[in-house]
Amino acid sequence: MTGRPSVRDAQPDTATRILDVAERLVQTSGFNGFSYADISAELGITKASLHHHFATKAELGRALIERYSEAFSAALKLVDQRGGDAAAKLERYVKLYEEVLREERLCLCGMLAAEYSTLPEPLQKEIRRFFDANETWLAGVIDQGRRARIFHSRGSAREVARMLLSALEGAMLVARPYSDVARFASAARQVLTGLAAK
Amino acid sequence: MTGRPSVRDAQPDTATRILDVAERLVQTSGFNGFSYADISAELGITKASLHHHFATKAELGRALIERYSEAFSAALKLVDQRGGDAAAKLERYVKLYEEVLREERLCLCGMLAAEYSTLPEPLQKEIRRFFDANETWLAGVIDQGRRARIFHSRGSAREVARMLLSALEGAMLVARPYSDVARFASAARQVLTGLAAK
DNA sequence: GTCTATAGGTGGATAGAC
DNA sequence: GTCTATCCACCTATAGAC
Repeated sequence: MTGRPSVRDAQPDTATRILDVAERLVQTSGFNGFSYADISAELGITKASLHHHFATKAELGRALIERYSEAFSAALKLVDQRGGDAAAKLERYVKLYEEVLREERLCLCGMLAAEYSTLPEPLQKEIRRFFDANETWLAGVIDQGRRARIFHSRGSAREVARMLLSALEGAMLVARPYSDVARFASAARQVLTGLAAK
Repeated sequence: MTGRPSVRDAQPDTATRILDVAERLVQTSGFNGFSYADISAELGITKASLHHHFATKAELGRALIERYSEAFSAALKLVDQRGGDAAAKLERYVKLYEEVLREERLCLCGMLAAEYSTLPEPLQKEIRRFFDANETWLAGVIDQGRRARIFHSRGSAREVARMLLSALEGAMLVARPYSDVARFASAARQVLTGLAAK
């Protein structure tokens, strides 16, 4: 876990490469849909070595959510820093999801939410934290948009935020079987347009 | 597969009881999250007997989607027959989802959509058919609402229908980790209200 | 940090008696 | 239609050498 080596062109360290492969596998096949053997085959290191880095599958899952949540928070900070009005921020937020779907993946936590009841309790807690963080950020943007009079939605900003999160997670879920990013983009646009309507 | 016996208080036949248990297990834990052993333990019949009724797990899955789709179509027919305007129909449509979530289940096909890439191709096709049927019904209701001037949404009726389906599937997905049906109901109301806005 | 080897369990599925 | 018994592949995880 020493992070990326400082020399140019160097590969990420082993733990990072494991997380990269595991993350893609969870996002495409689910936590119950992949095994250490899958990672082993792809990286060319034995299952025993994987256990050296992540002792149990639950611990691997916990590390995955942690990293994903941190990356998402960082992405939201970037969205904020690029400025623009609330509508522009929401469009960039939607783009984050769209890029995931383009690789035929689901949101990591959206996938894990489907498998929620089969997951260890610590993972369940982290999944809710991810959704909570997204709702909080979205609610802030909704507030910003209302103060600027560009959003005219009903209900609390928090409620609108939850609706947005739900709609985007669902749009990914439904679009993927059709391998159709446009399906997602269309649904997202519908929802965003609705926010501006009186 | 002889259907419900005609005598009063008689139990459903074995195939039906297997489907009932398997359906709940898929909706709560996913297709990759349950096993024949789980059904066996709950019904008190051996795994070998289960294989007599459904030779493979894929065949069991196919039967589950088929039955679920038929039940859903029947429910939509009832929604239509009870009449009312398009808004009333959509509210009853939302209630169908809400009843599923109340039992801490996801939509069967929503759950399977998450696991999509791990499923046999015949199941994948049936999942898309389920979504297609829902979109078609919803597009019809959207059209009805527009002709009656109670919906003022943008985009084609089909696009609005896809957005609705996505939002509802996603609202179930996100609400379940919180065991909070109100979260779903709130998101659903947000979306429906948006349809009426100009 | 990676390996070989293996434990101990569970997965879906089958054969054949009753 | 249900059972016992069994197969074999795969699962997560560990022990211990290098």
